[in-house]
Amino acid sequence: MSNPQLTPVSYVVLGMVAEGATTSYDMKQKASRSVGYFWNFPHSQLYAEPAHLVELGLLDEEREAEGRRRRVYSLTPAGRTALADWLREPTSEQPQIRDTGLLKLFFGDGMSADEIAALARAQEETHRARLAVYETIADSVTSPNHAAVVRAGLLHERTFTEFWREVAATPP
Amino acid sequence: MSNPQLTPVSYVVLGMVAEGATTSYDMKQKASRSVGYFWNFPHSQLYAEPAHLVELGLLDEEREAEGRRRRVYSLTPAGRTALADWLREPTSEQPQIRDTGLLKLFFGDGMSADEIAALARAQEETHRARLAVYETIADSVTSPNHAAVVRAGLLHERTFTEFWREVAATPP
DNA sequence: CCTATCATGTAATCCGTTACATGATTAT
DNA sequence: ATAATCATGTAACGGATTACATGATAGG
Repeated sequence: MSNPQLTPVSYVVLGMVAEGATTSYDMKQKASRSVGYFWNFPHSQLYAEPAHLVELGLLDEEREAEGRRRRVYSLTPAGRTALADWLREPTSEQPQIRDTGLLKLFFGDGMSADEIAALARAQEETHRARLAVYETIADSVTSPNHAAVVRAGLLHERTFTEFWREVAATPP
Repeated sequence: MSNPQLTPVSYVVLGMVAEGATTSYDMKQKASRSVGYFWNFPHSQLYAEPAHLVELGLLDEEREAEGRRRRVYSLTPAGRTALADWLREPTSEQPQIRDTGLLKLFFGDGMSADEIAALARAQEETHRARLAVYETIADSVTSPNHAAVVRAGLLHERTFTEFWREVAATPP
């Protein structure tokens, strides 16, 4: 039974806690080098969302007695079940690309060939940079599932680097 | 000079009006067969956002005297300028993939090989279906810019169809 | 003429972002 | 010691989604 109150970020939190993250800052660090590359969000959500999940009984919260008095989270049995159910349940939402560059190209009738080429070069550079990041982290990834997602990222960035290169070479 | 109050959807509206859409329903129809494939949003935004743009002086609104009394929108000079400025201004935001399937794969340590294969087959099917859509509309597209974006969509869907096919064949 | 669906919106809610704020730790 | 930055939040706002609602048009 999936809970309609849970958003993708809810499951990102549950997933990271399941992987061993215990504090919000911990999740922030972990996300910034992994899942954050393809599903980005501000760090404030990593403080707000665990509180929500505690309310729902999916996380336990303990407070450090000393020092920073951090909130330390752990999965409850219900939380573990919610994560497992979500993983197995078929996904209905269509994958979305949110790419401002593509949006500009789409509505670019008012641009000259030079301006389109400039846009394309900038986009190519963006994708090339991200590609380099993925190539760097590809080696340090241990989990096979994480590796598979990095591979998806590599393929994606290669596809779009090449796409924009072609657009830059021969503006539509 | 870019207006910080304008969101991507604002420019989608401005762009569609520039392309000749005049009413919210018109935009809805147009979007559902084009830009909506890679930047989706509910139709209610196509009723709310034009009102906002009228307030900002970027759209003109006229009301039909008869029948449905639809609101008919057109670009003001300021609106045309805002769109043109946005097109030329370099994009800063990183492109994002929002793909629940990838998220599940990423956190899929709790899944068996069979379950991962099932997820992969479902995702492959989703991408294959979308690929078929793009192949169908590729012919009917007239604008070269729209054609380029459809091509990006084709490349993207081919990449991910193949990716998930491999995952289904050999789960990580 | 009646019904189904098309077309056109409004309202409420909530998620996500932005901005702000401040206590703890580390470096110099 | 002091400054810098790391770490940990909170508050407010607004955009986006969901749900609701109802008037027009077309098909039978």
